[in-house]
Amino acid sequence: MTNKYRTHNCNELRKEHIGNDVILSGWINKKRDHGNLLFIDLRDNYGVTQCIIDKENSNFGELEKIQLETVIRVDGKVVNRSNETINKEIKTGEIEVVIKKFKVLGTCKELPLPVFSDQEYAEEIRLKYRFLDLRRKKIHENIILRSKVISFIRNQMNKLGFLEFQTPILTSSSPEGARDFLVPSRLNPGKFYALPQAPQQFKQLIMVSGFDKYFQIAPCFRDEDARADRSPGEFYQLDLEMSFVEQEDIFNVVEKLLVNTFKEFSNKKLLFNKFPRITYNEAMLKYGSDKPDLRNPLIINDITEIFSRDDVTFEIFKKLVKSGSIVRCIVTKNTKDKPRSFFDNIDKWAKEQGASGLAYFTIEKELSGKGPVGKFFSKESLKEIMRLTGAEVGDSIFLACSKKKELEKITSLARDKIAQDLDLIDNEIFAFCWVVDYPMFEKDEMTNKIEFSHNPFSMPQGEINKINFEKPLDILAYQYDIVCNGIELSSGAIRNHIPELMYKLFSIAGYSKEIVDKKFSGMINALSYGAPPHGGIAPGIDRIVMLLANEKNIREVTMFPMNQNAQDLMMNAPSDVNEKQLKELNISLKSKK
RNA sequence: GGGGGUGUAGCUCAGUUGGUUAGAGCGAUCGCCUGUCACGCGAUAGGUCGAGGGUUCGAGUCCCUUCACUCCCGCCA
Repeated sequence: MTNKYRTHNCNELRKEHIGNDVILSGWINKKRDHGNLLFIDLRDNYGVTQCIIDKENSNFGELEKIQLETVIRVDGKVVNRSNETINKEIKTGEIEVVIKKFKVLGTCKELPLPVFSDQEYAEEIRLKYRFLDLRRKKIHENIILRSKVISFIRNQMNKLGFLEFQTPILTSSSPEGARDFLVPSRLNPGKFYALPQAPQQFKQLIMVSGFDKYFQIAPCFRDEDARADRSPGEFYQLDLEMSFVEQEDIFNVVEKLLVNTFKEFSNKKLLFNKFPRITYNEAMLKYGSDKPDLRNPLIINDITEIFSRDDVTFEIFKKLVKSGSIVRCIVTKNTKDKPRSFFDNIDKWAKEQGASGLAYFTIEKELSGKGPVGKFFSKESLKEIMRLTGAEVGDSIFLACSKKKELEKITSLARDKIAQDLDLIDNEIFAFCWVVDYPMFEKDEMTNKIEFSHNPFSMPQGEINKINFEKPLDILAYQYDIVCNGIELSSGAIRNHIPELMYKLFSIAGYSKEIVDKKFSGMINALSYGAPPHGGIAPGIDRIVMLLANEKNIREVTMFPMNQNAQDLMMNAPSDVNEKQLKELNISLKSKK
């Protein structure tokens, strides 16, 4: 493409263009002023070209004074660079452009943050001047990567026969799940739309409508507090749903899609090409979490039974076990020679996490326990611990004792912490897994109430007429997550498409038929008019790109993110609105600060 | 809502046990320099030390309150 702004982009010129007259446009990335000779690195989206001008040219003085990041057009001639001045760092490094004339296309004030720099800046200033921040190399490349990943995924989905549909952004609030973003309705005073937390019900309705395979790069909105891997406000999912499928069919599609995507966009190795499947219960026991980082080789073991032995004299734990606590441990291989400080630091760290600390001892030759609590264990009991955990002489054992939920939390954190301290995690791999067989219900520890543990629309496992509804906590669901390197990437399920069964499950969680009919009228109604068995999943796009870009923070792969308080510092959102707007919406504010 | 960290020049940071006029690099402005690619050299400007209060002869430094950003917990079917 040639127009009045450019004949080539800033990453295009090579040796074969030497002698050509060219026009380039871009930003002044860097100037090197030798007084009578000036180098200008001209940058655009594609790359950098060195341009040069000397005092002979009447434009020299003017160009010499121009600010960095000014946008200019350069007319010049491509010339050879002598061998010793070739720059191998840039693609255009064998040539340079001798400037004949130039024109300022966009002036630039003094910069609040430098563009040409690898320094890190406070997020506040980066977000306020996001348009400058986005010019910087690393994040510019992240955003381009994001575009390519999305386009690759879309392409794959099309090839697999999925149809892409849009679903409403203004929809209804749902009683389950996260807090909704609400939008007041002008035409229906006092009523509100909600932004969708996910197109969950719509994609099921698409299946009921007979479209068979659907996908969408779907914006999802949840009004929850931010984390490093969770933007406040909005995020994107590859939302997909298929009819006439079993869990296995979904697994096949998504596993292939993710393997292809990760192989296409990263050089890191995949630890498993076939994702291992871990049941929810197994994950909670062995990793203390339903999003285990499988790069970490440490495993948690339950050794509660040891503390009912007479030859174990660890009275504090024994007493707690008697009152219903359990004991779990983490074995570290061959750590007998680690300094005392290694162990004490972990204990100290655990106390900072709010636990009562982590007890530890090392198994010595002759089967004796060394360390603060080692003396409480007899030779026979150590043998039994070794049998239960696979520990060997020279290994150390970290123990914690508590109620189940609390224990899972601290052992999970300890597993990460100890692995980090021992440098056990290989950063150059992706370790995917499926977490399967989620329980349909769980008991709220505070209220003792039975609640849905995940998605109320999931299909319970087993023959429908054989499900024992008397023991709801034993009912498993066709509900599954994909986890990669300890990050939850996707959540999905085979859906319950049978209204009678849905009423039954909702009644267990304390919802009457009337409430279900009211809250989920669209869904329930649709399912009573010939619904196909169906299921789906929704991998998180932002997190996928975050992993591929090797970033720890989701804002590094989001073009215009909000800050932790859900404010857009560049656009000043959220903002006040005027009285007229409020009046139209039938809204009055309680108080104004 | 709770806990941790951070806050000093436009940007990134240093600032000792409380002690004279708060420093450096980058950037800006001015000057010198024809082969740099983080060009080099010299000079100048630029500060309510996040804000408020307190202790003290004296506070960037100690104490209290508060604000902002960030990380974590809660929350996230």
